[in-house]
Amino acid sequence: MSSEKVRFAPSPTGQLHVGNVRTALVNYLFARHHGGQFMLRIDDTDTERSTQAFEASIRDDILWLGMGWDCEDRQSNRLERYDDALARLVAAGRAYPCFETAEELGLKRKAQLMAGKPPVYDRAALKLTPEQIEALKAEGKTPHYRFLLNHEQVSWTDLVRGDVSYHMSSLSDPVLMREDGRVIYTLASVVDDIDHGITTILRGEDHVTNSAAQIQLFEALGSPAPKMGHLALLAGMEGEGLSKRLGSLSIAQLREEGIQSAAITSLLGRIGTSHPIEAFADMQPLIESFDMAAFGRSTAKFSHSELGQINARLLQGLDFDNVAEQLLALGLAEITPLFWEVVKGNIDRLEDAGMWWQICHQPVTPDIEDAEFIGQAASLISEDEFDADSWSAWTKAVSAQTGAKGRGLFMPLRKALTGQSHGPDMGQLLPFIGRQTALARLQGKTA
RNA sequence: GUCCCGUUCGUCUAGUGGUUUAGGACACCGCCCUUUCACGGCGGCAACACGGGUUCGAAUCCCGUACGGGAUGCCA
Repeated sequence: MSSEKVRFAPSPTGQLHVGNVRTALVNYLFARHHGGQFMLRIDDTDTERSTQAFEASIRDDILWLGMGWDCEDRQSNRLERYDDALARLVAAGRAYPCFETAEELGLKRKAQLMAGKPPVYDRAALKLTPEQIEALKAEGKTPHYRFLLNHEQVSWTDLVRGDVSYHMSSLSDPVLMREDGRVIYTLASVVDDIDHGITTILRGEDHVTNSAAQIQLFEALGSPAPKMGHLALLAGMEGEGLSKRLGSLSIAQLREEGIQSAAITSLLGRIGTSHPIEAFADMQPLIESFDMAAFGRSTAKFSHSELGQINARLLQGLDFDNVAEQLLALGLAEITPLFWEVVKGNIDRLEDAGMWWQICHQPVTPDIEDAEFIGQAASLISEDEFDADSWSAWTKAVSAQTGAKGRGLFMPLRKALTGQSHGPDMGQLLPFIGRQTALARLQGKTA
């Protein structure tokens, strides 16, 4: 049992998406691989955007994906801890009150940008005397607080990126507490990580500047910073940032499309690593093979079609019992265990099973190119209702009479009977179509 | 604008100066298997962003350019 403890800290301001889940999964796999703990932390300090509904859907998705957590907490429960921490920082001279309004700051930033200067906070509030501060407070103004950065080089050995170093002079002193007394993520996250005993922080590359500043925060609060790893972000197939098109990549949506959770974990657990992407029915192989050193430093492209392929692979290996509930949820209650066995090898998504059911039981327009050939075939069809041997006996007869064989024999029949050029084994499918329907389709009728 | 970072087959990557005719996996194509589909087996196609330098020798080191991503919030 190692003492590793990691956390996934979503903010309930939206649905879980592919990028989020990758971060969650890497933390989960890291914890399980090392026999450590995986914590769920709800970062709900942005009360304007956080909702209960989003939190519920996030929990739902994480559980559906099989990432059970060992413990949890939420930032809204820990407000006094953040106040404490801020007071300590103020006392130590590492946090200071500021009275600029958001508008003023925005204007200042714009002016700096126009002058070709980096938009870094000028620390004007640092020059305020205690008397001036008291006077402003007496006027009824309430301050927000900033962390006083040490303008020096911050370096760390990143679990993904190796040696990283950042000079803090190009950063603004981060705001820790809002004017209305609500804490900002920068502080809350560090206080939580300290209190919760987080040993390793694994998050996206978009947090590197945060990390640099937060390392100083950890130290200012008297705790060594945890180990850190910043994963390269995921991009869409065109290389565009994934965050710009989250809608189509939410887990909820993927789930609705009939993607298996194992397909998602298989892809996201291996994408951007040097390990091959394989379809794993459960997480065990992912946990065992997990290795931080396998992660690359460049952005990987997430492919929806690759996810589909993995999903198809996974479906092929599933028994009816594994999918019965899902079929029901898809409104495909009519599908029998036998039918599932017949079609599972030829579907990409679960709902395709329903498509094949329809092909067998609902009118289909036959695809007939050589009417004469199909006519001959129709005349040779058995008098009896179909069974497992009908296809083989029938095609033998057709072959004997017409001389057709192989692809030339089977493809026209497949197309005439199903309207499709690909599909499940015809011998097994035929009994589901039934003699009467088959005959009608061979005569070119939509039946 | 400024600061980080990245760029090897279509995709994910191996590669840390000579062992490389740049390796693997997925995709794709072909063949085999199967009297059809799929699975499986075998094989094939296919890449070091560009330009300078350092060196006997560079995908590997240095500089620059281009392209891409991230950050620059009283969001997380």
